Order: sequence, then C-alpha cells, then structure tokens
Amino acid sequence: MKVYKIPEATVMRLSVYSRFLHQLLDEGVNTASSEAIAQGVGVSSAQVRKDLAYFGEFGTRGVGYRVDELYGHLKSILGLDHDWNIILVGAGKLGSALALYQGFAERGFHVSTIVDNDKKIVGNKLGMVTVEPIEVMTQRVKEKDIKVGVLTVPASAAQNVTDLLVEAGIKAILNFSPRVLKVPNTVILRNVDLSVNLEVLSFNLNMNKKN
Amino acid sequence: MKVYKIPEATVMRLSVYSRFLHQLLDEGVNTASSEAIAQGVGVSSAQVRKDLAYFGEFGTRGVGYRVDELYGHLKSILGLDHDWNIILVGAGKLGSALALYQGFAERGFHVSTIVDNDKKIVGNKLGMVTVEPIEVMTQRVKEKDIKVGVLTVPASAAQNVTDLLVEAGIKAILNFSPRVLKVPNTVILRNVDLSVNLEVLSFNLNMNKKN
DNA sequence: CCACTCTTGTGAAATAGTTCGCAATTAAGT
DNA sequence: ACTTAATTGCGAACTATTTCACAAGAGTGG
Ligand SMILES: NC(=O)c1ccc[n+]([C@@H]2O[C@H](COP(=O)([O-])OP(=O)(O)OC[C@H]3O[C@@H](n4cnc5c(N)ncnc54)[C@H](O)[C@@H]3O)[C@@H](O)[C@H]2O)c1
Ligand SMILES: NC(=O)c1ccc[n+]([C@@H]2O[C@H](COP(=O)([O-])OP(=O)(O)OC[C@H]3O[C@@H](n4cnc5c(N)ncnc54)[C@H](O)[C@@H]3O)[C@@H](O)[C@H]2O)c1
Repeated sequence: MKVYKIPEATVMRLSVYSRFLHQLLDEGVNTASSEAIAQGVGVSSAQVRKDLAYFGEFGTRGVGYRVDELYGHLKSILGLDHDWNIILVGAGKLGSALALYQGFAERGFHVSTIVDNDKKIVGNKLGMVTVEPIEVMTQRVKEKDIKVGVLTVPASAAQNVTDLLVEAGIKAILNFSPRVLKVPNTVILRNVDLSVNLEVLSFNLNMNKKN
Repeated sequence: MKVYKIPEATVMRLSVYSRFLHQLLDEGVNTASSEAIAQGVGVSSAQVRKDLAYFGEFGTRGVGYRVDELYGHLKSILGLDHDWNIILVGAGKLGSALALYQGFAERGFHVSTIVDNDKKIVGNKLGMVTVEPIEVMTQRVKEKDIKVGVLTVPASAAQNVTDLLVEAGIKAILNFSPRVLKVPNTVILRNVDLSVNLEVLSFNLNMNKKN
C-alpha cells in the first residue's frame, strides 16, 4: 500500500478549508473554485489544489468544487465523521474556558471527563460535566475508551499527568503547559504554547524596527 | 544591508530554547552543550546550532554555551529585553484566563488594558486591571502606545475589532478567533486556532488506524 | 608542549514544501 | 458541432529547511 507522508502544514490548512467551506454552506454557496477558497483563507490557489491532491480528485475542471461534497470529504479525511471523547486534566482558568467552549462540540469534540487534584475544585460543574478527582483518571480513560487528553495543569505536574495518561492508554495529547513532554512514539503529542506565539510577535516587531 | 530571512520555525524554537535555559539557570547549571539543549527541548543538536548561527557565535568549542550568556542573547534576539504592553479585546472565558495568566508577565508581556462591549462585564476587575468599554479602545492604544493586541472576541466581531485596532495604530495582533483576518501587511498577525490543533490530532489518529 | 577529547560553526548534501505552467476537461455560447 | 473561457490536477522547477559530516578551536592531563 502506498502511503504518502502528508505535511503537517497541509493538515492544518485542510482544517481551515473545512471551516471556510462550512461558512460557505451557511451562506448557501454551492460551488467554489480553488481560487475562491484560497482567497477566503489567505493562501494560493495552487496550494489549495496541491493539498487536496494528496487525497484524491474532488473537483470538476472548468467548474470548481461542490461545497457540500468537498466539505464532507474534508471532514472524513480529518477524522471528523464521528465524535471524539476528550478528557480534560486541570480545571483551572484555562481548563475551564476550554471545557465551556462551544466551538469544540461543533466540530465533534466532546469534553466528557474533567479531572483535577484540588479538592476545592472537585465537584464543581462546568457545563454538563462535573469535575472529578484525579484518582479516577485512569479508570475513566479506560472505561470510556478516551483517545484524546487535553492538559491544562501547571508545568510542574505536566509530565507526571502525561505518564499516567499514557499508561491508561491515551492515544493523543494536546498540551497547553509550557513544558516539553516525553511520550512514547505511539502517542501523538501537540503543544500549544501561547508564550511562544507572543514571543514570535515580539521578535518580528523587533526585526521590523531594526531594518 | 544584508538581512537574512529567519524561518519562523527557528524563531519558535528560540523561544523554547530560552525557556529551557531559564529552567537550567534555576537549576544552577552554568554551561550547556547544543546536545544538552537539544535533549531538553526535543530537537537535534545540529538544529540548535543552526538556529543560533543565524544570529552569531555564542558558544565555545569543546565546551558549549554559558547558560546565562546565551539566555541573555536569546531574550534580546526575541525582543524580550524590554516589556510589552498588551491590549486584550474580549473579556470572556478565554480572555479572562489569558488576562489572569502569570506566565505572560514573567516573559515581559503585560496586559495593561482590557476592553469588552458587554455592559455587564465592563467594570469587572481581572487581577489589577479593570475591564473598560470598547469605546475607549482606540484612545488607549494611542495614549499608551500599545503595539500588541490579543483578540478573544467571537468570530463575528473579529474583523471589525481588527480594523479598529489597525486604525488606532496597533503593530501586531494575536487572534484566537476562528476567522481569517485581513490586515495591512504593516501589521503582524498570528492566529492561534485551537480547533485546528484538535483536528490535526484527529487526523493523525485516523491515519494511524488506517495504516 | 603534545596528544587526546569534546563540541562548536558551517559548507554541502539531502529532504521537504511551495509555486509554476500547462495539458486536460467541462460548461456555455453561437 | 465548434469556439471560447474557466478551472482542475499534476509534473517539473524552484525555494526552504533540516541533517550530515568534519575542520577548527578549546580545555585537560601528562
Ligand atoms: N491561563 C492561561 O491563559 C494560560 C496561557 C498559556 C499557558 N497556560 C498554561 O496552562 C496551564 C494551566 O494554566 P491555568 O492558568 O489554567 O492555571 P490554573 O492554576 O488556573 O489551573 C491549573 C489547574 O490544574 C490543577 N492541577 C495542578 N496539579 C494537578 C495535578 N497533578 N493533577 C490534576 N490537576 C492538577 C490545579 O488544581 C488547577 O485547577 C499551565 O501550565 C499554564 O502554564 C495557561
Ligand atoms: N473559550 C475557549 O476555550 C476558546 C477556544 C478556542 C477559541 N476560542 C475563541 O476565542 C474567542 C472568545 O471565546 P470565549 O469562549 O472567551 O467567548 P466568550 O463569549 O466567553 O467571550 C467573548 C467576549 O467578547 C465580547 N465581545 C463580543 N463582541 C465584542 C466586540 N465587538 N467588542 C468587544 N468585545 C466583544 C463579549 O462580550 C464576551 O465577553 C471566540 O472567537 C472563540 O471562538 C475560545
């Protein structure tokens, strides 16, 4: 079987395309050219076509893409044709914001379990979900067959929690703590580092000033 | 004047290196080799050396880098040798979490102004800062000479707020809303798209399953 | 002061990702 | 049926980034 390695940048763009297509659907648009999509998300039309070409031929020459069809293909490519259960670890400021965010559910991501090690927080309700003690984490991951964990604990606790999640059989982790985590290569890890984002801005501002 | 274009990936790694060096400083470590840094942040040692080479020669052959020195250089390269005032627009769930986050101040980013258009929220205190009405935004940006804006408003309001910020003279925007924003190319824009991050995980989980 | 070890800095090679350019195909107009 | 205009899919060219590999120092110990 021939398996191409898909650039991560491509995957990220696919996600953005799919959201833009959703917007077009809402607006009642039936077809869109690669150029229209490109304009909408701020890339080149060749880029759009190349990205899609990794996965098949979805368009019609001379016409463009049917919005509903392409949207369906992208959802399926991204693994969004079924819902995902998520466990959120650390119900602090950031964790609470994420837990209450509607945007995730809209894309099929459901925060079905929230755990924290602070007794004062355990028992609180975030939306429909009650914060449970950290001790039940392993059990919940196993019994609910949760594949995705979101980490919003302090950096000092991050590796520890990660090890427990991995042991419990988690398959992917989205880490918000500013710590480099070690995971076996069977587990997919992504880091969202907000300070890094600000510092890239700061770097560019600094550059502009000098040149 | 010779100006090298620095890959964005390099800049992001510099930020991570600098944080790791800070950690080493705390631990009382005096020198670190490129290999040690590489291990600590999960890249190759050649990558570390190449990244640093864009900016100068900071190490000593046979020895490595003086942690305090290199840390200082990186802070300066990243424009972190002075503090930055930030305006936060949208004091909702995510905005509040960001406003109260200590990690930013530690790196020299100070949320000095917070604005929102919801009368029920205006007047609330987030840490030391009082949420002000959206109407004062332009004035605050100008009078405090704020360069960086953080956007945590709903997608529907994002472009509108952006236009106002640009008009007020903002230089850089960190956008958390899932909308592609248009800004003049004199303004630096970065997007933090949390749904995209989850969808990349979902894509990879989906792939693993199939192959 | 020489031999040995360690580790940087950096060209060159390898890999990865983006843009270009156009043949192929479709639809619409005549 | 033919012509024209639009737009995809895709190989080839180009550009960017990472990795390799090693000469050039720098410290250490005899
Ligand atoms: N708040 C932000 O805007 C923001 C921005 C960028 C990064 N972060 C990072 O996100 C993480 C969380 O930030 P926050 O501001 O929400 O902090 P927070 O202190 O409000 O929340 C952390 C939560 O984790 C819980 N916790 C601590 N140790 C735990 C453990 N071992 N097991 C389970 N739960 C545990 C705490 O009880 C607390 O509820 C931190 O790593 C922070 O650096 C936060
Ligand atoms: N909460 C999350 O975890 C999360 C995750 C990913 C993305 N986001 C994005 O971040 C943004 C904010 O999310 P949130 O959950 O904090 O929403 P929220 O509704 O809690 O907060 C939005 C705030 O913006 C204010 N606002 C609305 N229009 C405004 C305007 N024109 N000018 C000034 N203020 C205005 C509202 O009054 C509200 O306080 C959204 O775009 C959302 O998609 C949030």
